[in-house]
Amino acid sequence: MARRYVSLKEVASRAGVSFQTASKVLNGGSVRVAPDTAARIAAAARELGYSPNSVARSLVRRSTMTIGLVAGSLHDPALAEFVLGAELAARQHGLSVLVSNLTDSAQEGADVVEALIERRVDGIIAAAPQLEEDVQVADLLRRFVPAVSLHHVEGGGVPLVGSSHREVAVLALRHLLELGCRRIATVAGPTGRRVVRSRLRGAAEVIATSGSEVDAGIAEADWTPGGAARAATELIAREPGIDAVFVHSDLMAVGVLDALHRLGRRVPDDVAVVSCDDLAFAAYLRPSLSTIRLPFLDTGAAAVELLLRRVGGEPVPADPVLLPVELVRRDSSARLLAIRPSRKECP
Amino acid sequence: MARRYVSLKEVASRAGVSFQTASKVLNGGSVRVAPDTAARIAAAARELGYSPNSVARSLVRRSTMTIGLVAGSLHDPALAEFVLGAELAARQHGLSVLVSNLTDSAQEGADVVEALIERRVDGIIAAAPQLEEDVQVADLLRRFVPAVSLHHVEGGGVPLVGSSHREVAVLALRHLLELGCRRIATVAGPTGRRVVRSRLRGAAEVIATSGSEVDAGIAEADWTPGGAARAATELIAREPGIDAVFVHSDLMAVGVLDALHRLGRRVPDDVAVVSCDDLAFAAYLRPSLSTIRLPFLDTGAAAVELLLRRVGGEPVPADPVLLPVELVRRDSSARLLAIRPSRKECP
DNA sequence: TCCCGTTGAGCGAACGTTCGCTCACGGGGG
DNA sequence: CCCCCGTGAGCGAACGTTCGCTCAACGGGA
Repeated sequence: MARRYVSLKEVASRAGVSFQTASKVLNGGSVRVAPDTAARIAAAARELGYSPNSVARSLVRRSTMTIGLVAGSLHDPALAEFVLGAELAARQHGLSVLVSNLTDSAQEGADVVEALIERRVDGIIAAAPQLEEDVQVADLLRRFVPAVSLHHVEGGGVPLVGSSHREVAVLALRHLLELGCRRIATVAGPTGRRVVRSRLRGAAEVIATSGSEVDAGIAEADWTPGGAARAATELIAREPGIDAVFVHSDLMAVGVLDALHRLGRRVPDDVAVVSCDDLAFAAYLRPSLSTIRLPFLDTGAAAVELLLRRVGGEPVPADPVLLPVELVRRDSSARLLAIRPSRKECP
Repeated sequence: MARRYVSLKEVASRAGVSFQTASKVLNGGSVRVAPDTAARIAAAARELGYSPNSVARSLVRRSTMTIGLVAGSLHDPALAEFVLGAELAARQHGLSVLVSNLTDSAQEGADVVEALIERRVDGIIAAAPQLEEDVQVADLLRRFVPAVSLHHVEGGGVPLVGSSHREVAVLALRHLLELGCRRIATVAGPTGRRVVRSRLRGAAEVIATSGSEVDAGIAEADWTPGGAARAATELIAREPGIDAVFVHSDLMAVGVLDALHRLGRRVPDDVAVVSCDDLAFAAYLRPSLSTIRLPFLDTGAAAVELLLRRVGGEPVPADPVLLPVELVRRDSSARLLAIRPSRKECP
């Protein structure tokens, strides 16, 4: 193993031609070369186990056919799905994907992006909310390499792709209001994030149409089930009359459902729950989870397409590319009566 | 944007030195160079926004400082976690990671691995069960590039890393037997996979010690909650007296819990459930899920360490590198009495 | 005064490609 | 019979580095 790679020169000398001629036939170009010469070269390549060196090719072509994907952590299933979508789409175009996960340290973002730039990726997809305010990263993305982003980029100049966070919240809140909910609380992601703030703003807009007493408070959590369970517990303690919870992710919703159960609240009879994402397990929770479906796979593919257009020199679209979201109604918000039934105890 | 990159030559000419001298100071080597010359070069580099071209460096150094990671789909949260662990560990060593997801088509595996080889990755980590029987891929991994694998590689020669599938099953089954379960069924992953077969074998061994009537059947599923729910339903139909289910993943367990509930079985009172993985949400399901914890993050890091040793020329260890697994007891297997209580109905 | 060692910097070659240009060789049309 | 053009293949340069060797200058010890 770790055998030396054979080069074009060696293939060529075995076939009795110059290495440039070998290059012509092996790179697949339909150039002028005699059929039998081509066959001889192909045979030599096969016999020697020739594998083209795309490092050398990248050097002269000034294109690595590689894109960089800097992601907030793959720990988040939604983001993992996005990465999957992007990678599959990239491969369709013959591109490889260099993936970097961000943890939390401040300098990390710029370091990671710089590493990608040194590797001369053809473009970068940023999918890491923690980079929202990073001016250093924003500057790198603007100056050195074509890029697209899932999140706000400080100072602009980088095309955005994704779904409308505001709309996600609007769909959820409207649904809860139509159900007759009148005390709606929110278990949000970290409120420092724009995604989260956009959702909160969207929700507030809808609530404003129904009177402010509908807002039963917001608790911040860290996208984990455990954090969300604590947040929900805190909300109920603050405001026992809550009749609905809007949760910012399916994973957190698992924790919320658990907390509500522990506190003796039945879902959906006492409290309706709607969350965001529509992960695979959402339909199989008990009760099955109403949620706003976000098209992560498609978003990944769309990011790649947009990036490719950007690489091709198209101008930055002024508006973000938005993909549709959709309410999926399930049992956690299946309120049969607008009037809340009396609570029944189950041993 | 898409501005031309500045080369060492340009930096050097601005600093009034040869480009090789500029190389010496910019690559960080502690070579003999006068302090003020070094400062001049560094200043020129900064002013021009020099970014070293690691493509050219890779060409001459014959090392890309990049590893390839071919993963079954990131759709699987466990695998995503593994990729995360591997990427973080790789970055610690200054390596970037090229990630490829496999879907299903037969030729894809070899194509993807060949693409990585053409990119001259320094090593490959294979984490895709669908590659288990792929002799073409096995051959590439043996012949061209240092590799480690999470799964069996046809013909050997590639070091393995992971946890003992057998032990996972043994821990789960022993636990269920100690609980007093006497009709134990299994919702397995695709039985074509060695992982799955090893688990089934481990389970069978344990069951064999307690009499064969303990085995209440196996149903195959596709790692999804939905598939698992169908499998569980089928198992109960075949064998209504089941008092325990061993599920091959947490995600599938969500589906199994749902199916059991629909069929009027209480967990754990009527049926105990133990699964595998210990994903973040397992502790927050209702009932909380007993599961065998697999150290995905650590496995990712271990794979990178092993690969690096392999790249460094160390011989293939004869035995797989095994990471410990652990039973996490939670409510889904919290049987209070060895004697099953009579079933109580809950409206 | 001579010689040698050290310090600082330049130089050439190599890494494995791609790409455009040149060139030799025939054959066919005027 | 000559010329021109098409075909097939070679050649040189370039991509941006790294690395080892050479070389000039200088200074100090014998």
